[in-house]
Amino acid sequence: MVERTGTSIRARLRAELTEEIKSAARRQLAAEGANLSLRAIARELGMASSALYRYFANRDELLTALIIDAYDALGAAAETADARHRRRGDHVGRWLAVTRALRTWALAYPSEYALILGSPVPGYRAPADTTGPASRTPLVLAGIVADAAAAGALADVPAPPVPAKLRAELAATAERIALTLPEPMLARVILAWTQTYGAISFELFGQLDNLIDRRDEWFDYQARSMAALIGLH
Amino acid sequence: MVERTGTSIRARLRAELTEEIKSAARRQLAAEGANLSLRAIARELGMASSALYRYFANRDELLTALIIDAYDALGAAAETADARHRRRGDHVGRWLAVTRALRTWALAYPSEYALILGSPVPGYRAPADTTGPASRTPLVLAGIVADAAAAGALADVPAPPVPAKLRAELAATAERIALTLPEPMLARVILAWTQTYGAISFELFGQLDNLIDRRDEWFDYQARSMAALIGLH
DNA sequence: TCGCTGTCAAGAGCAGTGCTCTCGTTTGTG
DNA sequence: CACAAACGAGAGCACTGCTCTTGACAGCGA
Repeated sequence: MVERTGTSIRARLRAELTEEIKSAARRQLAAEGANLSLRAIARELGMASSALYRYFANRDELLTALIIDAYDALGAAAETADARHRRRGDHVGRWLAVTRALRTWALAYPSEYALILGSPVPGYRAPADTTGPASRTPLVLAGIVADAAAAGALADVPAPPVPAKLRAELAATAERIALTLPEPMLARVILAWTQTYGAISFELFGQLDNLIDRRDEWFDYQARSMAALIGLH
Repeated sequence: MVERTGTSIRARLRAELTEEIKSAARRQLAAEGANLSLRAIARELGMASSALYRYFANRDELLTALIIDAYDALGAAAETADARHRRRGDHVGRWLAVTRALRTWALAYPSEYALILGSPVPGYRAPADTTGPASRTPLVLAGIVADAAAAGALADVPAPPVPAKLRAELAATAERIALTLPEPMLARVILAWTQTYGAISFELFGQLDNLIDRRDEWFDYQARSMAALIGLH
């Protein structure tokens, strides 16, 4: 399926229709849940269901496209939230701004969040294309901590030791993504990102119902706790 | 649908067949993913698909039964892991034992874990019956911390302040479940449980692929970090 | 300008799904 | 023993993803 990106009329129409299909799919995803129906999408666009297969080989391929888009959107939300924060030395503020933006995005697009960070869609295996966009969000968080480390603005928080071999693995990962961050720091960032993900998922998937109503304050409390655990101040 | 639990032959056969249907459903869930097919279950049991509806009114009802069972199994795993730990005063050890047991259960029954703690199944709304079994697991964790607090074995860890109104809400929750734990402590337990959930989900849903291979050590590091954050020592 | 080629939408059709209704049969009980 | 409740099987409806075939159209070289 070699896609000639010529500016021919045909290519442009094709790109536009592809985009329309995806947005119809997103709409249906939000309305009906994760098992989207190709026939319903086709119906909404006023075309035959078989015509859809000219644009996406099967349902999985459509899902993959949506997943990649969602990862990119989430990553973009994180990046702009960080970039918009003026006082670059206020690392806690940046951490709060980014994690809040992640939560806001998730609450605005719950079905797409569930698509990328919920349980895998039945019978669907994620292709390798998704690993790139997926790392965008944690990279923003790691970047904030790297900035703080470079500025010598990380408090010395006591933490459990990181086993040597795990440490080596983390070092290799840091090098692979060109991140200058001591391994114990990287470990804490991943841990904090894991907690943030858990907090958003808990809220989104209803685990907080009948437990905590003041969601905004609760999220902020957690984000501040994680910032403190990392050593931001 | 009043269920007379008489010990008649019919009632016993009904209970047995109900159990067989559930275990067939579990098997299919593990093999095929979350969208289980009633017809396939019926085929496996050698009965007509319509006969299944004598036992479960619809697919959702079967799913609900599986979800309740899974919550109970996860809660039981947590409780036995805690009960088996001899040195009751070793609160860190108990915390580690319980969280490890949760992870082990999740790795052993990934599809059932996804059922209860992953993204909600499309078009399925959780009935109220699930809230009881769902709270079993976090209650075990809270119990450990309550024991530590009662024994005066909680270190004074600096933590962000909990806003007054949120604090009141937490106090109400603690009272409702008859838990004697100061609100800041309860907040940290929920936060740690959230992190644990995130850690297990990350590993299970493939977010750790190409990032961390030494899964056991990584999980232990996180569990110890959360124990330290709570103040267990 | 003509004709060829690749692209496209549409329709029919296959195998599968959840679910309902009906029809005999079996079973427990008054 | 008789009757009502419970039960299994089958047909059928509306729906799904997906494939194959058919006919129409656009863009290009000769």
